[in-house]
Amino acid sequence: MSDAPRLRHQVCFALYSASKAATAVYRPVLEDLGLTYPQYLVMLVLWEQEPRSVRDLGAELGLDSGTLSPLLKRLEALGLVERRRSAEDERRVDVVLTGAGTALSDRAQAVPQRLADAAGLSADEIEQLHATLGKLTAALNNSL
Amino acid sequence: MSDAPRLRHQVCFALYSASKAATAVYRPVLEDLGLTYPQYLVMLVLWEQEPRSVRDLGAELGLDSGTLSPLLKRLEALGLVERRRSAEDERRVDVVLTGAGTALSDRAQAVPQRLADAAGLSADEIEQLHATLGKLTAALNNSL
DNA sequence: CACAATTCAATTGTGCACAACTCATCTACG
DNA sequence: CGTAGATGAGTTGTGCACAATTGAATTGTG
Repeated sequence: MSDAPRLRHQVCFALYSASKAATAVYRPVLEDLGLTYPQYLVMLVLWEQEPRSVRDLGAELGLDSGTLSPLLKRLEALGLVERRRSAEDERRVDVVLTGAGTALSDRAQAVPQRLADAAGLSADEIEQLHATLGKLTAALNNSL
Repeated sequence: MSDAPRLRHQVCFALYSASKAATAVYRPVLEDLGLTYPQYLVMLVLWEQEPRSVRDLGAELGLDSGTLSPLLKRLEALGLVERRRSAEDERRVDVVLTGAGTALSDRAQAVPQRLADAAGLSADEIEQLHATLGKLTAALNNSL
């Protein structure tokens, strides 16, 4: 008779716990900016390049319109972004930063360092972890 | 002038993506059992030892009663667990497995292997990842 | 050109996740 | 003993996350 799988031996649970712990550390840091973690991710993408369609944002972040539509509506209510129908393809909605949205980038500069401080891993470990997670995510997504 | 942090360089985003990818692989596998991933985690804990109070389950999984109460209600509706007020401390609710809940363990045996197949990492990489995630989670939770 | 198939965003419904709160029970201290 | 503080579970409200569906716009094909 085989034993039931043990929770503490499961890498997936370690992944789930680590991800929750990370967003828990982000929470108070991002609260200063008035953002949640997924909202911060969307802003990161827009700070890199805008405008971006809802579809582009979804492809970048792995989120669908069911998640992004209400999230973007909240960012718009915060005055950080605007949404407008694309001229050349009326199916698309382009998301652009407002002045306040662009300006928020400055105050967000310190966020990654705050997280790095809390992580307690060496640069080597971080790099190794990043690489392994990348391989893992690719393999998992590939198996669907 | 410094650049905005890049999404693809952030370990936290890699963590977030990997965790979502893992639950996405779990989803169809667990659907055969009629469970979601968090429900599966609760069942794993109960298969190890029961009864467990709501508080114990929360401590084990890092979840609070706001998450567990409705989740346990759904497991009860599925006929997998029962909840009863503890005799020695009437504040507590003990969660116990039903016959069906215990029996489900057999059908769940294959789940971890299904995930391991999809992960595409060597045993060494898995072990390394598990260790690093453990360190990371501890450090993150410690910083709160 | 016509129209079938596809694409895109939004909506609906379900289920986590967590903060803030309520209420009952228990513990400890004066 | 009696009550102040604590603990445990549940509820409410907000915000993801995703499946399934809708409806509008575009593309591909005959």
